[in-house]
Amino acid sequence: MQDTKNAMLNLMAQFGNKMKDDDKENLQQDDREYSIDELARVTGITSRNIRAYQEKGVLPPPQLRGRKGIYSNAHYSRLRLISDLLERGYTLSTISDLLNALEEGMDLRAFVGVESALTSPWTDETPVLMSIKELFEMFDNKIEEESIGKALELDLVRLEDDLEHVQVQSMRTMKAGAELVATGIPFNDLLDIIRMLRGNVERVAGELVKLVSTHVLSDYEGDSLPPSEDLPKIADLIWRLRPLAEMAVHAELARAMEKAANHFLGDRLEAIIQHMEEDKSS
DNA sequence: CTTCTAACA
DNA sequence: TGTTAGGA
Repeated sequence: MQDTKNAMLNLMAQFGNKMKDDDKENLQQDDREYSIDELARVTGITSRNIRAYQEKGVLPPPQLRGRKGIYSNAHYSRLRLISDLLERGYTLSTISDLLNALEEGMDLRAFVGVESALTSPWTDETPVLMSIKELFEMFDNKIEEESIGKALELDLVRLEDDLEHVQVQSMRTMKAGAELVATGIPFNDLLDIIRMLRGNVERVAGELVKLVSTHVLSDYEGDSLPPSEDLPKIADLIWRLRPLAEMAVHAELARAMEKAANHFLGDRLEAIIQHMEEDKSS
């Protein structure tokens, strides 16, 4: 537990330093003004595209001086973010969604939504459509009535309009569940476990987001509120952080499982030994 | 000479 | 996205 936590903090610090370097560059040109041509030159983006981004709404319009557009380093850093995301395969409309979600406040749900909407290299899991009858058969008809509502609440399955079919959000999870049910574990109990798990994972995710935010913000002296122009940076950090979080959760879960298993087996052994001794004395 | 818009490829 | 035309 402690190791992983420290590893996370280290990585977090690395990201923090990287941000500092970026900011140093920016500080040199803190309140610098750019013409569209200068901006195009330093970002490597053609002026044509800079204007195109404005029309698409991903880049704020410049301050107008006469008929001239005056760009700031806020534009500069946003352009860098845009081209960065573009290179990673995001479409302009995805970027637009992400940016808009950010302006409305840093809500984790917004990230998840945008994330799974278009860039789904994350979850190779495509929802599978199956009839309710098939679902029941999959679990050998061992699904309790009350469990259905619970599964819907947990968004494990979504009911189709025809009321005959469901979308299984994660076939993998469902199959794993079916195997456990086949060994005699009540489906309803599994749902309870998933519910508990989800609550904790969301708590951890929230903490991670908070951690990143405070690290980034601490570079900006005042521990007040997020500078809105830096929200894209924060978002990008969180975005990069996700695989790390997944690995950490993975590792922690493995450890916890092993520990629990050992405890369980240990108890069993104790009991068995006691029985043997009782048998001996009797 | 730079910047902007619109339109077409 | 690149290019061009025409105007401020």
